[in-house]
Amino acid sequence: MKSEDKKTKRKEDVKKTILDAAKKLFVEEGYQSASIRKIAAEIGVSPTTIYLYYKDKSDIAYALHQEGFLLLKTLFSSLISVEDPFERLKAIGRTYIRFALEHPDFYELMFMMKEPMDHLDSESEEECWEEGKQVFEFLMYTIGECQQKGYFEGSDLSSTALQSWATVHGLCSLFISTHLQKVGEECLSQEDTELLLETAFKTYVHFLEQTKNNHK
Amino acid sequence: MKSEDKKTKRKEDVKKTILDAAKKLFVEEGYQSASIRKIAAEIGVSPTTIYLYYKDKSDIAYALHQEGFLLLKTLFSSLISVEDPFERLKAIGRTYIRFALEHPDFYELMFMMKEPMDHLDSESEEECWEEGKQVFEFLMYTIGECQQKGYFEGSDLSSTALQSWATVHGLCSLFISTHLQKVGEECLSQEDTELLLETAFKTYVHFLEQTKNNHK
DNA sequence: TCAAAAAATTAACACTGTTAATATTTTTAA
DNA sequence: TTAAAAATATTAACAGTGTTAATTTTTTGA
Repeated sequence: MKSEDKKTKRKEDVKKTILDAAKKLFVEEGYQSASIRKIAAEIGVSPTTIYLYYKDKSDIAYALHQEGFLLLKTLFSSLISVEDPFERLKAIGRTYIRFALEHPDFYELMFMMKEPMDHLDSESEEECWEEGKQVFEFLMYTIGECQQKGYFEGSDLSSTALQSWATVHGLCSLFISTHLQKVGEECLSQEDTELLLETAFKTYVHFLEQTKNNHK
Repeated sequence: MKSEDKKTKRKEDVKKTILDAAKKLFVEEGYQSASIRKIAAEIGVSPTTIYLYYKDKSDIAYALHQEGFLLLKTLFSSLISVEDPFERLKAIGRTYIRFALEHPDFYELMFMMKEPMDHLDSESEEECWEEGKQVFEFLMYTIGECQQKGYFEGSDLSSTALQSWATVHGLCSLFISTHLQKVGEECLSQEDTELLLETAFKTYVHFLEQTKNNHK
């Protein structure tokens, strides 16, 4: 019915309003500090109203997590045009790193925190991690094409994808958790942490290049 | 003076008692859940007493962080006997992974959380990250020896060390944040996450082997 | 023994997520 | 149009958090 649709639409609008307020506070002062009460105050409703639209705080965390993946997928979508698979793989890595550096809060929510993940488990109907799935499958597809060009010989697709994701994620998460800064200061006398990250990534790419079988 | 020593010794004893209680709760139910009040109740003192021995909760977090590094260093110390540097490098990786899987809470505190790191910054006299430094330098030393045997040619020491740390850390942190589980279920139809981690590590080692210049 | 110093406590502040009970507003049907 | 029903929002409260100021208890040294 028409009125039914209108109702659910309005409900969706309120959900969006709440999420926007949550996002604003989240980006400005981090997840922990974006409390239910602050979100409510931001849009001028009582704290309990939030619970009429979101099950709990981790539900909001998951919604933001999804927004983050939407953004990352947008960034990745322009890389489909890169024809050479190894060039595309490098571009995926660079884009991923740029995303982490420009949106550290989102990165934390998407790849470092347990909370939005817990929400997925508790969800009825086993709602799957569609967003993450798509991103990972794009990586796997690209690596598969690289293999056909002679890269990563003798290694299976999933391990290679997992391993390359882990490498770049490792660098990004060490950056965000400030561990990279500390190692830079204490061990490497290098304060420019972004450069450190960049260089380590290049070293990794160099290793990958050496896996190429040139007879193919 | 003797009485002075006794006094500071007793003070240290109480600090240790508090830390042990904190560690117990921390290992049993995680950092967030190990509240000041619970720690105090555990040893039968009032919550405010804790603040006479530790500046704040992040101070306790840092003390536990140090305990974790002590344990990791103990595990690493037995690897000095491994003569072949590449074998030693592999052993370091395996030991690191085993540590992460067996002590996920400590791993989180040591390598994933910002809180203990913040404490280092706020510390007067710029107390340096000695524990982490030692571990990283052991890695660098080993990689340096690998280079002399023809591995990692054309890559500088610090980038290679950083990159290999990031790879293994990436795998461990994705395991702990449950992201690896989700990718295993959704994309790879592989529920055995530890096996997934293991295999990805082996793939990485295989890549490293291919960097060897056999003419040396 | 008694004053000074040290150590521990109680009470309180300002928060947090979350729920039950209540009130208000909107929608539906007579 | 108006009364009942449904949806929506609110207040009050619970049980917890880290942390500090003021106060009391205990220990120490002369």
